Amino acid sequence: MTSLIDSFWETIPPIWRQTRSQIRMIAAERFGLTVEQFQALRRIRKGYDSVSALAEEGRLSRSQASRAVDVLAQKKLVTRLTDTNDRRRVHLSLTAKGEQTLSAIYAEAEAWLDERFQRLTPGQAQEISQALALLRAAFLP
Amino acid sequence: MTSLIDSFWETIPPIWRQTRSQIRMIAAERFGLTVEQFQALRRIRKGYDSVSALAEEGRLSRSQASRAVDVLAQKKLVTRLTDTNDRRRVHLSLTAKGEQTLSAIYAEAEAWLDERFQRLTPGQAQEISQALALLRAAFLP
DNA sequence: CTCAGATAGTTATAAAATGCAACTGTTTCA
DNA sequence: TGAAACAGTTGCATTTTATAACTATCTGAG
Repeated sequence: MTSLIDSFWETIPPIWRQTRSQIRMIAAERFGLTVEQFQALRRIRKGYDSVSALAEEGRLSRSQASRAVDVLAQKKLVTRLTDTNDRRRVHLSLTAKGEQTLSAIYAEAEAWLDERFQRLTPGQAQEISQALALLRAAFLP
Repeated sequence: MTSLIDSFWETIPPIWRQTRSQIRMIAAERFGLTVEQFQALRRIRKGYDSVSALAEEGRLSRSQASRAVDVLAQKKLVTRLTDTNDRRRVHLSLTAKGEQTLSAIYAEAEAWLDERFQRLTPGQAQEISQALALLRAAFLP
């Protein structure tokens, strides 16, 4: 009998690696972004709207985050807006182009995922979906 | 109704990130290895026994792989053995210390995983295990 | 008030990692 | 034979990264 731990090791790392590599390809080849830039966009959309928040969430130094935002701003994907109440703070947000780019990358990644999931019956998809909910409960307390 | 794709996005990246970060902590703080070195050890044990094989599998340049092996050899975790038939080739293998280190890291990582899985009933664990098998089938054809 | 200390973000610079190309030693095969 | 191919290593220029200093701003105890 295979333990859950073994299943976990055999499954999660390889499928995530495959997915991540796919995202990397899409982001790089079709949109000219590194994965790091893609991650930064994701996080900004998710609500991490300052350089510090970005740094902390992404486990990078503030100087690194500052420069990353710089590149994204140059690419017109992100805007910096100084807070009027606390003029030290800079609020980050996606431009329309940033939103579009992020959505397009997600759409392509999801099309790729969908291809894989086509191989499953609806019942199997349902089973997996439920199992993933259990997994989340175990990991994200 | 939540689609499988949504479940996937909500589950796989965060739990893998958490797990990976845990491995990073264990490898770094308790064994003085970077994740990259840990990955290299894993791959060598898995059978990628030359610098080129290591480079290709790990998606790094050969010079990078060569230098990584150098560090591992200095740490006495890996041995290089020149092939007697083709003296260009260098066969890589783990030393006893390398095996022990790798096993110890795995053991700690699995203890950590086990803690998370304690939150599940045996039935739930079984369900997840089956669902992961389906997922593998969809991704790794 | 006010000024010492804290905070957000940026920039300078020194150290480390990376990729490319050159190089060594070895094998292959025309 | 010897030219080309190959495995691996090393040198070097470029890029990335981390640390710390720096600017600008805010806060709050006295």
